[in-house]
Amino acid sequence: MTNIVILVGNLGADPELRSTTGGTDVATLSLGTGRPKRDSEGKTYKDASGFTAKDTEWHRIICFNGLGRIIAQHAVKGMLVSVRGRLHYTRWTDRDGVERYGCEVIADDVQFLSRPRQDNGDGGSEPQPDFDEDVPY
Amino acid sequence: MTNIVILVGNLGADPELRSTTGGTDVATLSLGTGRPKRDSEGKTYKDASGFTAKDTEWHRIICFNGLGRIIAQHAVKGMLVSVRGRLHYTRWTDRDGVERYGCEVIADDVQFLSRPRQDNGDGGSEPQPDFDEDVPY
Amino acid sequence: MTNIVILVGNLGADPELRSTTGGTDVATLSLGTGRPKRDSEGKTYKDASGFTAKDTEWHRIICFNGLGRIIAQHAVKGMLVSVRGRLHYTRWTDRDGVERYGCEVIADDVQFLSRPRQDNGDGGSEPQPDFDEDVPY
Amino acid sequence: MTNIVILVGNLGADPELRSTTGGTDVATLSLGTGRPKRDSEGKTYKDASGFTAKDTEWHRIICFNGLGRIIAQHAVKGMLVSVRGRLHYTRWTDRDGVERYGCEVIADDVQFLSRPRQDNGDGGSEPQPDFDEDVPY
DNA sequence: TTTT
DNA sequence: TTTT
Repeated sequence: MTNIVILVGNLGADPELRSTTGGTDVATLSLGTGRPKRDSEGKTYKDASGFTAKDTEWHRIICFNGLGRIIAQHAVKGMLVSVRGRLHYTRWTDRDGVERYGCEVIADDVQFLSRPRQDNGDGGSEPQPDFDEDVPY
Repeated sequence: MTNIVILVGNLGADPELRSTTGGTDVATLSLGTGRPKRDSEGKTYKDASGFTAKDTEWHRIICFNGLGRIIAQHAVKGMLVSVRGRLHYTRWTDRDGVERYGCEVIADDVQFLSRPRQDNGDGGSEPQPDFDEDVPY
Repeated sequence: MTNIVILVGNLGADPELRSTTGGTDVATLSLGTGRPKRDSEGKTYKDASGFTAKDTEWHRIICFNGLGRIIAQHAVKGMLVSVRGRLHYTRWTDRDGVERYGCEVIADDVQFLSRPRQDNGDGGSEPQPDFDEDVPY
Repeated sequence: MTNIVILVGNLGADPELRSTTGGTDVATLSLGTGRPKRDSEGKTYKDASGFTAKDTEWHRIICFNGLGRIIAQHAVKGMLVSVRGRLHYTRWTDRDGVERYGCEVIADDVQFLSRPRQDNGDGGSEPQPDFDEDVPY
């Protein structure tokens, strides 16, 4: 049955790549989607830095296998990405014996909508035609 | 930024309606979306009752105000419904002082795709043109 | 870039299956999605038969290869189905030399949300566990 | 019934704003969504300018009333935007008496994912906190 | 917890 | 052209 999530937002951190004991590669992304905050009259307003105040939801995105490896290789903190996936709920017992519940988006498709943020000094405003060389989607 | 969830599935229970201290009506739905289970070769298989074995995700759907009241009035356990909404994460401290996290879908639109299941003895195969009388969508 | 269509509706006709000259199987579906009509005050109203009056959009859905063959085999007029796909525009010259434009949804996923309507006399209210035998999704 | 389109892409032109005879403001957008072209082996490849070759679908997006006015005021050619809407089909007779069919996406929500492209000489890499001043979503 |  |  239909279980579809579509998100567009910025990565809050670089991806994390790990392998399961079964040898499956898994990349995890933290993706923030912002919505303007509204006052009691329903109006948006600015925060102290002059930008529209936002409520940001931080989503945990899971990318398996080939998709996970590509994401781990190309995605960086700050990038704008879009994700299509499905909701999945997890349950485990933490080290204190407390039952915990989690929620994640298992990605079926990830698209890069921006270059990586420029933290280095190279300027980097020229086209970079090699960027998506290995990205098969 | 884009944060869209689209679900189609069956309600696992009747809706629950409550009001916040601020007077907002809130209906909660439990909606199950099934996916065929697959064996190690990627094939689907049947369970003991002869139906395709499924992994079901159970989603918590929150409906505010007018939408919540309509849902509370018309939705019943077993119904097939579709939901469009957005992901929202919650955090609270439980009675043992343990920090807890939750995930819910805040509904913007809910559509009924089936009649309620017939638990009474009335047969009920005739058209029921009054059903959506109060449903404004 | 993101190009996603999600539809839930009833089939207006049985599927049509054809093969391209290149040997690709292609099934075409006609899927109707209804929206309540509204009067000048924004209210829904009933048609003569007592049901809420609706504006129906009829979508042309294209299913290739394995998906197309499954659809052609199992889908029937009247079924409730959900479709995930993408928008694709076509252009051709008709027999009068007039340039024509078309729009279709290329399906990536189709799910059956109902049994076929019972046109035969068998009643058919028993579970039919064999139905999705060959349906790999 | 569910009829949802989600698009992320770049505007191929500035928006066009008109008013209907009934006084409704209507903005029209042309939005392109690219998909990598693939060769007969399913591989992506580069075009002459060094970028991945793409098949672009050009969508006609219709924005009514307040949304239309905001779009007309803020959207510009080249911008990256995301759109949520629904599919709508039109039919009319052209000046040669030929029956014509059209397809458009009626927008319910439009989000700007980039600044306008810098065609002027102002540099413009500083944050522009006033940009979304009047944008109510 | 639902449904087929 | 479907369905409720």
